[in-house]
Amino acid sequence: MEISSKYSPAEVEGKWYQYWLDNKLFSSKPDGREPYTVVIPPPNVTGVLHMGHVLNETIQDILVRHARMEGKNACWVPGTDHASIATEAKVVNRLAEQGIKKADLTREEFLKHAWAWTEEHGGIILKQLRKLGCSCDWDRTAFTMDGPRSESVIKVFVDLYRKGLIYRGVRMVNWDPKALTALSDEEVIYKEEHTKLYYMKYYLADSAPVSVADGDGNVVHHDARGYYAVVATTRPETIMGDVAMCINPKDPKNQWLKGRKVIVPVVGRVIPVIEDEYVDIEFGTGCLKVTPAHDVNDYMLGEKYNLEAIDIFNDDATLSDRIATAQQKSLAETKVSDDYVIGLEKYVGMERFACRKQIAEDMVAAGLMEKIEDYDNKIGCSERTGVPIEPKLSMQWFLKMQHMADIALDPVMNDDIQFYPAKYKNTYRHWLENIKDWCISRQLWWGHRIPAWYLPTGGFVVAENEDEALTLAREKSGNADLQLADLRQDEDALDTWFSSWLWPISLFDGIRNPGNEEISYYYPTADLVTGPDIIFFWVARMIMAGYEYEKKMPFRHVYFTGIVRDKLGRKMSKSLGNSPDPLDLIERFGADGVRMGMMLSAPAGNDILFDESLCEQGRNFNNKIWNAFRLVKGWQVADGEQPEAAKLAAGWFAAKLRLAAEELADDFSKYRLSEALMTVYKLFWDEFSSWYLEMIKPAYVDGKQQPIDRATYDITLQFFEVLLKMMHPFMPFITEELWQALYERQPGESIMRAELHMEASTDYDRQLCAAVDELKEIVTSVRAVRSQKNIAPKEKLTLEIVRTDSTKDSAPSLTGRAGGESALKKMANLEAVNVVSEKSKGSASFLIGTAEYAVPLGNLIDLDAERKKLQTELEHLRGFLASVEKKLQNERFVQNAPAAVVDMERKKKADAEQKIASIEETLANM
RNA sequence: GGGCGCUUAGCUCAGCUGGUUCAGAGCAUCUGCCUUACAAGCAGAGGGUCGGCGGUUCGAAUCCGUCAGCGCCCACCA
Repeated sequence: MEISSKYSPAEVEGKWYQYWLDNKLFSSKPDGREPYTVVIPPPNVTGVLHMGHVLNETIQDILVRHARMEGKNACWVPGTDHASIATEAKVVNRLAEQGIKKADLTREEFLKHAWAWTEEHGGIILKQLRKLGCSCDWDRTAFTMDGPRSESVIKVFVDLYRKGLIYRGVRMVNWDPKALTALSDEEVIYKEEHTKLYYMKYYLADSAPVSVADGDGNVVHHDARGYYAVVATTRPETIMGDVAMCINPKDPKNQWLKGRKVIVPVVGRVIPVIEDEYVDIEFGTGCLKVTPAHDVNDYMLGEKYNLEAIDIFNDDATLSDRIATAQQKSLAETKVSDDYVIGLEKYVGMERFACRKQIAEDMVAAGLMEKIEDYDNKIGCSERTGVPIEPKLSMQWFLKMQHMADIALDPVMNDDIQFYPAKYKNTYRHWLENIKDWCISRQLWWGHRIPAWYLPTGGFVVAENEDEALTLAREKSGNADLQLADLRQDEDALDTWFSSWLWPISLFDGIRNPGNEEISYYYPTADLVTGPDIIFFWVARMIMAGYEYEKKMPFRHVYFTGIVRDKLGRKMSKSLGNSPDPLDLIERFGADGVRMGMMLSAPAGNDILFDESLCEQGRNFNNKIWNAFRLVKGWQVADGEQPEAAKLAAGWFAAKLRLAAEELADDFSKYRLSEALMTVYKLFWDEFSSWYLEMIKPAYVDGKQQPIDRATYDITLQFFEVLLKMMHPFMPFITEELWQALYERQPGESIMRAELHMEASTDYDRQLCAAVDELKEIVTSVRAVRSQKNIAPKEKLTLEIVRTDSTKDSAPSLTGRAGGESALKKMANLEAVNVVSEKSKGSASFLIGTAEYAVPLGNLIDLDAERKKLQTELEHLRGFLASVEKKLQNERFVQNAPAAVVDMERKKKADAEQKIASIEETLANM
């Protein structure tokens, strides 16, 4: 049989993925088995696969395949997210390239374009997941804006509205001036920026005298134009919306301002000085300008003191002409010297940052600016468009969150839902305990349209559809003649997350069709795999929806992945160009290699520093498996006795497998997948390939490889099959390829559905493994002797097991076992193993435990070097013995430490003494 | 400004409730090998006073305090 010595994933992967699809091996239907459900975190419908997805989806696939092989009914539901704001932005951009403005289109026309775009680009990412080997039940593929999901969203909106949990109102919201929509608090990210702090002069408007006494703490500013207060701000342009100045009543610096009125520079508006303890005395000068329309805190002050809110911006954050009319109005009311005033007309239509620059310059020129300092500030920016958000008063829809937080907190805190790593419980709790209402309306078209209809006479109704809306509207208005055309549906769409929070329920139609067979069977899902960055956006809200609508957790475990970074620790990004294309990696290393590369360093919660060399390691492992397979399947089989060494090896490896299976199960139960992978990696490479296969490998006689005996061959194939099953969740393709080639298989059979049942390990297994470990140590030591003395591996050596009076009781467990000696001979290439009472002159000796071994070397031995080596070891042992003795002489140790620990120390002492004696004896006889 | 986490071999990380010669793994490095499964390999080897200081204890990588460095999350100081 001619097989290449290199494994070629490309030839294998496509073939088996198609086979899995053809045989419906991913599909799941409710049955009597235990369900194991995973819902995919839906990627953006127009997205393409990046390394973060590779990490996330690989983990899910490992968990799903593992559960499937445990005999569970595994169901992994794929789908995509309509990603309202991101997708709409992409569509707007594309239209712009074609010279089409969104504003020139009707909603219907725009949506047509959006759907066209979605169909064109949608689902690419799902195709890419197949390359990775993801075992999703593709027949279940869903979209957050498909029929069933949309209906579910609307139904939930109506339900929550009727429960009084959804309300509509004017609030200060985060406004994205580029996307032209409101955002939720979670969609705002704060960025550190170097800005300026502007100190502006607010002159007293009245001419009443300023009386301050020396030492009373007042800080008064005065120049040729008169007395003034200084206000520090990062946003001088917002003075156009100033309606008050606020000081802390306890601020000694500003007592003189109490009850006075000041003039807003440039604008010329006369505003009152109000007092509130909110103001930080330490910041700036302790004087705060109050602009209720453009700052959340100012808005609160405005509410409290009943101040007017002057909105100075248009929706795109250019300056509104309202600033000019407001100025004219205030100047008409109060005559203010032209000294302080600049006509605001010149700023109308300016972009906000251009305006800031301009107005600062103008104020400096007009002597209205005290000073300008550098300042580091945190600026809230839109998560999507990146532009600084503008706090803006507007009419929006909100979901009350207190009730939701109440039902979602406990299940996580008491571990009904378990987080891996658990540290995110704190984050979760903190968010829920400080939760604010969720702004769910977006001024977008791409999304679920808010099911509210406005009546011509004012007011609105919320309904699941137009018919219901009309009925309700007629009732509400008392006008039975009202027609649908008289109603106007709300223009806004819902936040994307208002649909994805239903995902684990809506995928099984649990909203529209409560208690149906699927939702009853598959819900709650088992594991959720996602990034901690969406813990609030998605995870927390799914928990809320889960308890609200199913009265149960949506998932039992949440596995938080880290962020994939490059090997320098930088986040992968398009602009840095440090993000490899996953498909390219798959082409070069195979999907199995890439999956392995990803998992080799991906403990839950830790960021992973991705390096291509990890994929290389994965590919090398695949190659190792491939070659082990070539070896085994290349053997001729003959009837005959099983050699003793092979019998020992087989017994040992069977024990090893049982122990490894338990270790694996433990790793999986703790979601320590990279450790599980390392367990099978070492099991296959070290134990199976380097030790087991070498122990059973038939010898060469006269240049011809001898056949292997039937018994060893059969058991080896069985071992191989077990190993393939253990590795399958991590490396689905190569394991399928080899599993199929290992034995005759029936059409449609697959390793995917091959269950792995292992017997429990026994104490005997552990003893056997310990014995073989000792054998391995002897072999390694002999090889080390070869290496040090430059003796070729082919040259046969003799091993002496030294049994002096002092060591005769510590017989190595190995020699008592059948096959031990022949295995030893084979692995270390020995011609004889002799038990001697005194080792040969001129031999290299070593200790394993307290047993002494020697390899006679005749004149090859360098006695000086040997003596030196032993001397060093002796010194080390004496030092060790001294420390143990010191410990044992410490009465407090002997009294306080547990007996087992003290006994252990005594054994250490005895062993050390014996070793020392043995080395001293060797040295004496040299 | 709060809260959380991290610091162990050149790199990435394990080390659970303090005590098995506990200082580990993988990769990388070094040495020798193209030994008929595999040079994408085989065999062997070296490498860390567990971030600093102090404390608790018979005993500390592990517990406590503190300092330094790094990272993340939250927050209405303009």
